Amino acid sequence: MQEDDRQIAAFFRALGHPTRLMIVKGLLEGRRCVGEVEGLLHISQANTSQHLNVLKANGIVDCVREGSSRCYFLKDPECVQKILGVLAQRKG
Amino acid sequence: MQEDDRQIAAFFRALGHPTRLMIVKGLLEGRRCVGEVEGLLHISQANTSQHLNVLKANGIVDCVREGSSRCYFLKDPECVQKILGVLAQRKG
DNA sequence: GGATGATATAAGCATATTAGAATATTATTA
DNA sequence: TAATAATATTCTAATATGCTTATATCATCC
Repeated sequence: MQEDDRQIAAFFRALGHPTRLMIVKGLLEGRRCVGEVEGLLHISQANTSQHLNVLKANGIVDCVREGSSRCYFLKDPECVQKILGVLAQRKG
Repeated sequence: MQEDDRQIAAFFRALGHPTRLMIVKGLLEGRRCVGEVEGLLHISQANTSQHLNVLKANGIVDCVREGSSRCYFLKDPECVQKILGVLAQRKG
C-alpha cells in the first residue's frame, strides 16, 4: 500500500462526514472564519473547531490569522470543485 | 442538509478506508469475484465480504452471480476514474 | 440428497469518531 | 494590564468501525 493511497483514503475519510462536507462546500464560496462556519451550519463552536481541525490535518484546508479570528480556506478549491462536479452527475 | 449531500458524504466515507480504496482501484481494472479480491489484498474472506458490502451499500459497486461465485464491479467506473485522476494531481 | 466450494452473516471485542461541556489560549481593546 | 472576543483543547460518554472467529447460506457436482 502506497503512502499516496493512504493520503487519498484520508482525504475521502475527511470528507466523509456530512458536517465536514458542508463546511467544504461553504468554503468553495470563499474563506470563512470559525464563527461564520459555526453560524452557517448551526453547530457548536467546539464542534466547528474540531471538524475544521480534521480537515486541516488531512490537508484539505488551511488557515490564516486575521485579527482576532482565523480564516479557513480550501488548499485546492479546484480539486474539490472538480470532484464534487463529477459526483453531482454520477448515476445512482 | 440535502439528501444528495448525505449520499455524497456516504460515498466519501465508503472510500475513506485504505482497504476499500484498494478494492475499488482493483475493480477499475475489471470485475473481480470475492476470492480474487481476497487474494489480491491478503485479507480474510469475511473481511473482504464486509468491505465489499459497505461499498455496495453505498452504491459504489454492485455484483452479479457467476456460477458459485459472485462478481463485483464498479457501478460507475468513469466517475471513480475521474475522481482519482483529479486527486492524483492535487497539490499536497 | 450429501459433500464441497464460494460467499455472507452474526457475535464479540478493541479501537476510533463524534459531540457536548468545561476550560485554556491568543489577540484586541479599553 | 484587565476585560473581552475568538478560537482551540481537553475530558467524557455515546456511538460507530474494523477485524476475528464461528457459523450459515447458496450453488454445483457427484
